[in-house]
Amino acid sequence: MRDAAEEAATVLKALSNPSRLLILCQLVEEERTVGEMEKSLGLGQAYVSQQLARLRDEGLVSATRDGRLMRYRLSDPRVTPVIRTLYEQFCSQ
Amino acid sequence: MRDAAEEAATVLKALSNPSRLLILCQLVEEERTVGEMEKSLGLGQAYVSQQLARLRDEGLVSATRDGRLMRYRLSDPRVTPVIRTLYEQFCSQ
DNA sequence: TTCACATATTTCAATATTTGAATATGTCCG
DNA sequence: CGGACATATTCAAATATTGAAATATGTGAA
Repeated sequence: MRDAAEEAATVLKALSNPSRLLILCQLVEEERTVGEMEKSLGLGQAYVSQQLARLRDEGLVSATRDGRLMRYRLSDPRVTPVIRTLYEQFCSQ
Repeated sequence: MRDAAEEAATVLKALSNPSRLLILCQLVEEERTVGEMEKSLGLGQAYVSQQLARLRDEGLVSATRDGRLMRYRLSDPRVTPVIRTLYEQFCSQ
């Protein structure tokens, strides 16, 4: 229980930043390119890439190269339900 | 969407600490006294009280005095589903 | 090879968080 | 009132996070 709390807290910390949260929300829908996320979020390239690096380190997303693009997707099945619940509670008016 | 993300991220930050998360997990079940939480979590009095103060500031819990005891409960209906989802994902082996 | 595009990494100052220790406040009882 | 119990607040040092700026790396096309 204590260990589960440690692990959940680590994941929550990764989610507890507005930009990272929006990135993850997008990825719940489907794979995305770094450039797509930059544009839809209106954030700078370096910053988005930096946040993605952090999410990668935490094991929450993974990426594959596709030509000069990098396609990101969620890689921890535990976070999808969490994001969905957050969406229901904070985004449906 | 941006505002919702800001708000959700603020709540997630409050949840992203193992002690606070365990406190909130307990409160999903039922009201609890500071002393009860101290004992069941094995944490010091000052520390528990400090984390509760933070959760109060964020509006996630509220308390009422009952003699010399303080009874805490969840006060933001949005967090209960989030905690339940976390429990399903991180605590059911 | 060279250029332009797409993405990644490093670095840094400002700011926030974490936790323990000491101390304060509020309440009941005799 | 005075003491014991329950809880709260304050303080501070160590550590972590934030977000911007500069720079580096990988890839395809000419």
